[in-house]
Amino acid sequence: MPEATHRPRRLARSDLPVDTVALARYLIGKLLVRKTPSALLSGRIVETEAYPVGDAAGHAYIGMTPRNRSLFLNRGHAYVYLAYGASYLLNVSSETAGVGAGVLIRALEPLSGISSMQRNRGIPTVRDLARGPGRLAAALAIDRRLDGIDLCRTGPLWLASDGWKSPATGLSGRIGLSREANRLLRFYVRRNPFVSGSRKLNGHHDRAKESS
DNA sequence: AGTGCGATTGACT
DNA sequence: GTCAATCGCACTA
Repeated sequence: MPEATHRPRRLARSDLPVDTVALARYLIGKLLVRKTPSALLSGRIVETEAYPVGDAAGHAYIGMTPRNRSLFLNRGHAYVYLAYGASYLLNVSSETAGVGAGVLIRALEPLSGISSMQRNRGIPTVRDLARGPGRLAAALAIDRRLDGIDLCRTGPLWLASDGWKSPATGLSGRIGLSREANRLLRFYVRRNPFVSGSRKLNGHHDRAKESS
């Protein structure tokens, strides 16, 4: 049974790999911490997707625009946008300044501030609080006001580590895309109930891929 | 100024 | 499994 090996420590930018796919893999098992005036919320990242340079499915593919400019910040900054007019999605910028790419944070295992997450989501079920990128943002009260913030600073939102290691990290195609959907750029903690997506995508069968 | 389209979710068959 | 809601944004003119 994997466990945390130390108290949560904020990640420094130098801790983050300078490569989008490597960062997506690296963020599995790390912590996302949200501080609001009234609460401290946190969860373990159990699912990510990489949107690397040159990926036609990535928002940075068309070049810098008012919406996606945060993807072009140095690695470790937040890119938050509204999807389908209803859900905010959180990405971590993943390359050097001026290069557009990111990692989508798709699911969290809630660790602290659970009652606040339940209130933010309007549901009691802990498993569903942050299982999916839009639900995750709602649970942590993340919206466009957090777009562009530095996740390697103490502020309203940051990344941390408590030394926990994923016992088995799966690799699959990305969810919800029409283009480039079969590229293996989605990482997730295998057999973790807080991961989104279908059973087939989540390694509950013999042919699931294991990330290196 | 008008058009088309999602890196989703929740409700439903 | 299917499907519609919903709206900011990029694009065309």
